[in-house]
This record gives sequence, structure tokens and C-alpha cells, in this order.
Amino acid sequence: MYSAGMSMSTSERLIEATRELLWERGYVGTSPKAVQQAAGAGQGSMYHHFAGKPDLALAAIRRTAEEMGAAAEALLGGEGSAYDRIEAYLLHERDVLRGCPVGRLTMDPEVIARPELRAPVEEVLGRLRARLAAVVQEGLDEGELNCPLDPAEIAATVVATLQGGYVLARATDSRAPFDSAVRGLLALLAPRAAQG
Amino acid sequence: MYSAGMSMSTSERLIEATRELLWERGYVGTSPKAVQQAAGAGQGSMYHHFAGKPDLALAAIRRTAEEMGAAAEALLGGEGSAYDRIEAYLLHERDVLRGCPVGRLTMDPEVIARPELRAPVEEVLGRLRARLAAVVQEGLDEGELNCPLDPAEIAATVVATLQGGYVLARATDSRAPFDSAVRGLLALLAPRAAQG
DNA sequence: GTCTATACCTTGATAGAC
DNA sequence: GTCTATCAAGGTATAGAC
Repeated sequence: MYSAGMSMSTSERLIEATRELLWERGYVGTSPKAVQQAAGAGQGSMYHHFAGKPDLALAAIRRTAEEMGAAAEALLGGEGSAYDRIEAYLLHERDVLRGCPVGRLTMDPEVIARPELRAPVEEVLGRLRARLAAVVQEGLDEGELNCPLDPAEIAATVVATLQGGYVLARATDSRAPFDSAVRGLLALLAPRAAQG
Repeated sequence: MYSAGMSMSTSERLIEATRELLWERGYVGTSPKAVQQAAGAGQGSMYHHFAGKPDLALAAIRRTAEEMGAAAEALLGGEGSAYDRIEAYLLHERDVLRGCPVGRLTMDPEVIARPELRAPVEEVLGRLRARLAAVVQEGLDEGELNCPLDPAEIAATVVATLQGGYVLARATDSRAPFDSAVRGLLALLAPRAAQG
């Protein structure tokens, strides 16, 4: 992690530019040339620091996955009841119309075809589901959530609602359906005691 | 719609090949050359029938969206209670690891950038949400679903769970998390009377 | 470490013969 | 309607000078 004032090395600039382009255009849609231009680096410079497009993408994907994992842990490991933490995670501010920088990679055929590129995506989404399942289990133990629920299933539903919410938002060019999907999920999860 | 035994015209073969490639590789990852080879057509032949790549993609996307809309209507307009129809829709057989041929287009920057290509995607997903909302409303009217639910929100949650389920499945190269997400949602939706 | 030059392939499309 | 050139541009990388 670089402090705000510190200027980035060429290698850092290449990784950051790649992260932006992967988010915006995916792996297939991102060319080394575009990365070099965005990073202000020459062709030879990029190939000096990285073996090629897949190698650079791997560095970028790993960093993006790491950031996503840390952000999730910060919210799900915070204070409050199980429901409160899940709500905090669902309502966390997101650049909805850009989609999820990790989840969008699953629609990229080249990422899915290369196990080393898919691995960080699988790992961070798996960790997220496990963390959410633990929170749901807490909620069940405390009697806060209704009982006949499988924590792993609810965790998958929560992550899927977010990932699918991005799809609906981008389809409509509006974040409204993302917010609707989240509110619908929260209504279904809401502790019965709190309901009218 | 062509009957099984009828051989397809070149134009039809181009559209069908494009549909497959858009599903597999997206718009950015699909080249006219790949389409021509898959369709067994020459370059000139493709440009005779279609103005170019966007025009051909539009024909393919429209047809895919139409099929998806018809399949959803067949399930949601069928027999049974509101919950039964939603369950039937969620459990409908799908080629999960391939993802949704419509939803995956929302991660394609060129599709989102071209209003004419995004329009059929927005339209069919909007129609699906509206149809689901109507079914949820029926369930509320019948007292079958729990009351403080907003039909439009639940509809968004249902569609998002499916779309996000594809993301989880492709991330893990396994349909298991898709099925988990769906089961979790069904557990949350389940009429209270039916629960232990 | 960075640069320019070079190479070979693919992309997306047009032209004109048949 | 279909075919075979042909084309300018971009994609992905290597070579070698500085």
C-alpha cells in the first residue's frame, strides 16, 4: 500500500492501470498497449517487469481480490448483531454501475480458462461466503434469525444477490434494481421481532 | 423457429453461431471471422446479410432475449401457487456453468456502450422482474407469503440471486454455490405454514 | 529500466469477380 | 448470394540500442 503522496513506480503504475482496465473492460477487452498508455510506460518497460499480459493480469487480480476481502472483513467483523453486520455489508457504498471488479471476471472466458487467473477470484468469493456463513450461524445461535436456515445457503444467497444486483443495474443503466434486490433480501432476512 | 429437420439458411446459421459465441465469449471476445467459421460462411456472405458486427450481434441478442422471455413466461404463467411457480422458475434446469446468455452481456463494455445492444437486455430482464412481481403480489393477496414484502423488491432479489448464482458457479467451476443460493432464497421465501 | 524498431497475427471491413 | 483479394489498424510479443 502506497501513501497518497508517494509517487508510484512503473511497476505499480502498470498494476494499477491494469486493475482499472480489467474492471472496465475485462481481460479479453484489455490490451497491453492500452495498459501501457494508461500507465505512461513504454512497451519494453512493461515486458521488463512482467512476463506478459497474463502475468500482469494476475498481479492486478490478486490485489483487487485482496482489497475486496479486506473490505468485507472490516464490515462483517465489526460491531453489532449478525443482522446488523449483514445489513452493513449489503448497504456498504459501492460504485454499482461499474459492477464488481472481482465478480465481473467470472464472465471472462480467458480468466475462466486459466486456472491461475481464476484462483484468486474463487478464493476471495469462497472466503466471503464462509465469513457470511459464520455471521449467519451467530445469528441463529443468538435466536436472532429464524431457525430452519442453512448458514452456507444464506451466505450464498447474500453474495449472489449482490453479484446479480450489479447485473440488473448495468442492464438498466441505473442502480435502482440493485437497491431493490438488496432491500428485498433484507426484508426476507429481517428478524421477525422487528417486523410489523 | 425452424423445425429440427429443416436446414438453416446462411443468415440463420450466422445468427445461431453468433448467439453461441456471444454466450461463450461475449461481444468483445467475438470476432466476425470466428462467427463466419462457426457458421461455415465466407466473409462477403456475412457482410451481405448484415451491416457489420453490431448489426449481427443485435439480431442474435434479440433472439436470445426473446427465448429467455418465453421460457420464463412458460414457468411463471403455469399452474400452482405463487410459491410453487417461483420455485419452479428457480429450479428450472439451466446450464449453470455457461452463465446466463442475457445477463453476461451486461459485463460487456461494448454492449453497455451501445444503446441498441443493451435495449433487448434491459427489456427482457425488466419484463421478467415485472412478471415475478405480479406472482409475488398474487402470493401476498392469497396470504401465502408473509406480508410486509414489496413485490418489486422481492422480484429483483429473485432475479439477482439467479444472476449472481451464475457468478459464484463460474468462480468455483461448480454449480454447487448456484444451487446453494437458490435453496437459501427458497428457504427465506417459504410460506411460514410449511415450515417446522 | 526504458526506449525504439520490428515482426507476425487478428480485427473489422471493403472491392470487385463470379 | 457467395467467393477471394485487399486493406489499415490494433494485438501481443521480441530484439537490441541506450
